[in-house]
Amino acid sequence: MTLSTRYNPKEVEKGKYEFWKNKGYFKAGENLTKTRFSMVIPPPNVTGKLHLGHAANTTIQDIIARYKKAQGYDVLWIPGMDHAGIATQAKVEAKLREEGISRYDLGREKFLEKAWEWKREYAESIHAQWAVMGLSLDYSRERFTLDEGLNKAVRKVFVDLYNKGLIYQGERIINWDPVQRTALSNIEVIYKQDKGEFYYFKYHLVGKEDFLVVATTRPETMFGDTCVIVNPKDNRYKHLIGEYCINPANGDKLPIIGDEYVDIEFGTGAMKCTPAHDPNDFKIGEKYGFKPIICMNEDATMNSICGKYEGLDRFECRKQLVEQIKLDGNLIKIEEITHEVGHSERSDAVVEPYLSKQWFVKMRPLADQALKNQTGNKTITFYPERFNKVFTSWMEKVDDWCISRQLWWGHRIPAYYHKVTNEVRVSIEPPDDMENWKQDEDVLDTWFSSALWPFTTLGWPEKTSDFKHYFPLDLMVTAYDIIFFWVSRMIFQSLEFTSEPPFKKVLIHGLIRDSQGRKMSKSLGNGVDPFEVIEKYGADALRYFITTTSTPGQDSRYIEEKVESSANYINKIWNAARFVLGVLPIDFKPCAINVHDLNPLDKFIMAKLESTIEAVTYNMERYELGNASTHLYNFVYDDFCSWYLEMAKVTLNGENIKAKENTYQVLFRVLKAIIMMIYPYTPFVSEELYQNLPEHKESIMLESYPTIDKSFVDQGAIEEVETLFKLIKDIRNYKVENDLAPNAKIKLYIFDPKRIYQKYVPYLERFTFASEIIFEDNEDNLKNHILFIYDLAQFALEDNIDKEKIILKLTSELEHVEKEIQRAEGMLANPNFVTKAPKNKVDAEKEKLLNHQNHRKILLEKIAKLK
RNA sequence: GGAUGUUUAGCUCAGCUGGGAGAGCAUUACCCUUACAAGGUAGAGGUCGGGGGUUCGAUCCCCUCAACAUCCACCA
Repeated sequence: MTLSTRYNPKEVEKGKYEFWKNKGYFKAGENLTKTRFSMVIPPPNVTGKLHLGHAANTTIQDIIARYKKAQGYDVLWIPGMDHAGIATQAKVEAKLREEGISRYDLGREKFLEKAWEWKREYAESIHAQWAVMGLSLDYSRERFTLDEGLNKAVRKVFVDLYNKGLIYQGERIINWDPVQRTALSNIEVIYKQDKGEFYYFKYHLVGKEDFLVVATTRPETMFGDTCVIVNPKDNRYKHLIGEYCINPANGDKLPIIGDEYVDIEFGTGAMKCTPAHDPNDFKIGEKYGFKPIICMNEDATMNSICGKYEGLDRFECRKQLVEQIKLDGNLIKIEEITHEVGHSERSDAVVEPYLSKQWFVKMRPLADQALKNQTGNKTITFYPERFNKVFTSWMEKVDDWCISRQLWWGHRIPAYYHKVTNEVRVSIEPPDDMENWKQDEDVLDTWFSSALWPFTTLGWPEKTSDFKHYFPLDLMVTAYDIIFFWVSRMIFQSLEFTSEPPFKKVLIHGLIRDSQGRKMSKSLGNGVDPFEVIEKYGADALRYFITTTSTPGQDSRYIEEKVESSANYINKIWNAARFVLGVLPIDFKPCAINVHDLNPLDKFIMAKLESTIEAVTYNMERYELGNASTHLYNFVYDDFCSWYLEMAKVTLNGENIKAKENTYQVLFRVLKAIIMMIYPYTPFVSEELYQNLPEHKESIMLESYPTIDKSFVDQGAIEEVETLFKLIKDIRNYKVENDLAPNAKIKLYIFDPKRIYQKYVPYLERFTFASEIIFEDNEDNLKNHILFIYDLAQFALEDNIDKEKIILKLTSELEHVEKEIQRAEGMLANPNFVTKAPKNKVDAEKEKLLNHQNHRKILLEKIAKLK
């Protein structure tokens, strides 16, 4: 197989995924003696196409999975999807609406059939998308949040919590979504700044000629008013406590109550109380024994108590009612205000606080358990750490969780009501005499089943070998926006039901925004389809881009140029590989390298490789994917491509057979290590290159990650080579500064009594275009030349430039050196530094000082000679 | 009102426990040098948001101010 001159992602990516999958490489548990590493995918909703956020989230996991596998772990990564109750039901309903039918026309059974059809269709599409991205998921263990096993687990959890008193049914003010016609939990409500009106109405006092003014933003709820409240300390109103006033909406007589809850400063200081439509009012209503009056239907139209407004939408009612009150002469004024209005996360409908009978999870005991866990020895480690605080502070003040939803698509609540006695029975299986019972119509919040994901995917509540072997999970990777929805709930449910945290570590990543930093959304139309990007640049480039351009926990922007530059980087590696594979002899056999046989250039690149492996591994272990990639990137571009490969060309053109053989070994070894380190990020192209290596295994997925071998580090060789590189750069620079062509011929003198640089003559010829290289043993003979002075040797070019210019250049260099000497001396003279700083820092500083002093001496001598 | 994050080159962002400021894109000059022009070589471009403090030394630690962003809680 020969490689094309350009990296072509389409060709490279073709067929690879099927190959891996069919070979069974994604399957865990093939060798249980290996240390395990387990993860589950955050299940995407079966509502549509995957977006960039999914791509980022899953790529991070895939990188870690592939890295761990290459390191010899038994990696389990379980795929799955979420039924996404409200979201999916909304989509299915929308689709039905296009056909002109509603879910009520179909009925529950038929509707669920449609929903399952939808699920199958989208599951297939999601599978295809995972494949395009190259995710190494173990499909033999795939789960769905609404599958049978999950359903059994959900029922068990519900019943157990109920029996422990941690689930209860209650009549409470909940957030009602009138479009979806379901209750929501508090965190499914999004508060947005909305413009509204503050209406000031006259409430006439009963039996008096006077009135008081009550202000409200929600006149339509006045039909549910039970009283008017004032602060007993408020001198304006305290004499009215115990009196009655008239509700201007319906003429009802309302008692005037005194309660300190009312803020004297706010509004008019007199507040209407609507227990059935406001959580605070509900508490007050309870306190004073007022029966809540519901004035709306489930779709937020006004109900029968509202007289002529019955059947009107709440906002239309508001309009007409205000008009009526105005006609009655009871409107004082309308004030424009901006206030926070709750919207449904899914439908965006304005949420109606609504008194309703729902099921709740009693959170306090569960939250406390979770908080306690974070102080014990099974603490879940958050990456980055600060998200632990986000988690704990939410847990500290969490409200009870409303878990019932008036939907059809979801886990049906295992509660049964006796048709005659109204007895409530909560049980995993329906009562034997089911004909006498009626099951609760509602389903559970999607997140109720998602919360069980880390252990139900492993077969819980059955005592499966997977559960025993892979639980708790080693890592969970998810974005910060679902810490409350998901992470925290997994934690408390797991602690409650398995007595273990669900995972040991949780890696929190940010969101991907558009190039202007805005959140991607349908309404803005600024979403980026990852599969269009892949079409253009390849999955590897997208994977590299999304996982390397940001820092953990931080949002990042989608910048197309960066995807392009990722593809360019891949192309760079591609071509470096092409070169190496092109020069290796046909009969090349990788073999062990003896470090003593290597030339300094080989030693240099091997040492650099070792430190790169070390840095990459260090950062991979901490999930710093960006840092790890930067280290590799620098190594690939600078050390390997710019220097070593170019130098190797000279070696390979030479006559020294042994040196060539060593270089082949080194080239191969470095290339392979590069491929292995980039592999988790860019598996497709890495596999392609790997398959072209001599003596490769069946797949890169069976290959091991490079390990650190310090034996190659030879400080002397590195110094020698770095001086060589510095000279080459200085000469290139000199040519530019003096308007010489890069390939201008030069005559190079070397003052190097030890003849260290003798062996580099062919390299210097190629890199500096030296036509002649002369070893000069009399330093004085160089005094009229342009000098390059290093610690190991001096180099000189013949030049006609005047002495003044040379002196000027040397003097400025001297100044620089003087400064450095001052700095180093200052540091070393400081007892605090010498005694407190780490020894290696002190030693490094001492060495720097010596070098600088030496350098200064040379410069001074040179200047003296020129004068 | 609480909390968190951000502020570094023209743009987008890195910068690991304080020890000489980096990348990509854009930009300038010169190179089609036999792996790569989706490239190479050499540059230019930063009082590291402002002000204090700790330290021999601060982009990094502490205090403070400002701007922006996000989350949480919210008075009808």
